[in-house]
Amino acid sequence: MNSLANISEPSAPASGCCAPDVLSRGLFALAHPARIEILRYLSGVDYCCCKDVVCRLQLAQSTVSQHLKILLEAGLVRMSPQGQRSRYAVDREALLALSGAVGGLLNACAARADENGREI
Amino acid sequence: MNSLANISEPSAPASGCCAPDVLSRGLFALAHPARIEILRYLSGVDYCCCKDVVCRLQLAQSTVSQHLKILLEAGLVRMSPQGQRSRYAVDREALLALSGAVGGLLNACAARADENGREI
DNA sequence: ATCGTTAATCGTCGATATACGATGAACAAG
DNA sequence: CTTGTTCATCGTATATCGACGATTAACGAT
Repeated sequence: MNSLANISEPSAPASGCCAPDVLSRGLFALAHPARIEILRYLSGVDYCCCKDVVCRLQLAQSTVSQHLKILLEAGLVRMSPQGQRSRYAVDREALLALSGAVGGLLNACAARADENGREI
Repeated sequence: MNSLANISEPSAPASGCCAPDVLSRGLFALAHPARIEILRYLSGVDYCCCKDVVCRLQLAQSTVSQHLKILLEAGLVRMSPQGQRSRYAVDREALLALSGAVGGLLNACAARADENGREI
């Protein structure tokens, strides 16, 4: 279906590691309490600036900026400079896409595909 | 609903970091291509031993054992010693629970809760 | 008892994550 | 122009991850 549907390559687990695909990237971005909290906060407002998040979480501004960058690079959050501030907002479509991809993967694994070859 | 439904604490972002809750742990376990591959493989068989996974992925036995341990500690996989082997199998209920938790979180964030206070 | 297989663990090493303070750039306001 | 605010980035320190080889334990088979 979409690009998020069939990830995590079937072969090519080369030397060091497997390729960090889009799904893994999204999951990694989600796999930190602070970033989950940021996402939940962002989802409750139309947009906000970095400072708002800093006031919300008890983290240094640079740390929050880093977390926002990770969410940004994972495509879960959008940003547009707004004067000296930055407008951060969740990308609701991306969240839905990730939700679908993760749900598809987990439900397929839980549903016991008849043989392993089944792509989700 | 279940214990996985409402995680990621609303407050208490203490000093160093936020508490690594169950959801974050599950997401982290999922956020690696090799572990995704292991999950998908496990889901296609009733059970298997570590060696089977080693043959499937191109990773050292110790590395696979580590990944299995992470999946185990995240509760996504079950294990029971079977002679000199180990029977590994996906915990399909846990996968469904995690799927529900992640889906709930992401869909709630995508759906724009009226105010931030809304728990998913 | 010995050997081979399997798997868990230990120790190590490089890469990365996560946190922070400090710095610098961009901009608004005076 | 100067000042204050906001934010991204840099540099750094610490912790953890992810990979591996080596070792050890448990077990089956001979």
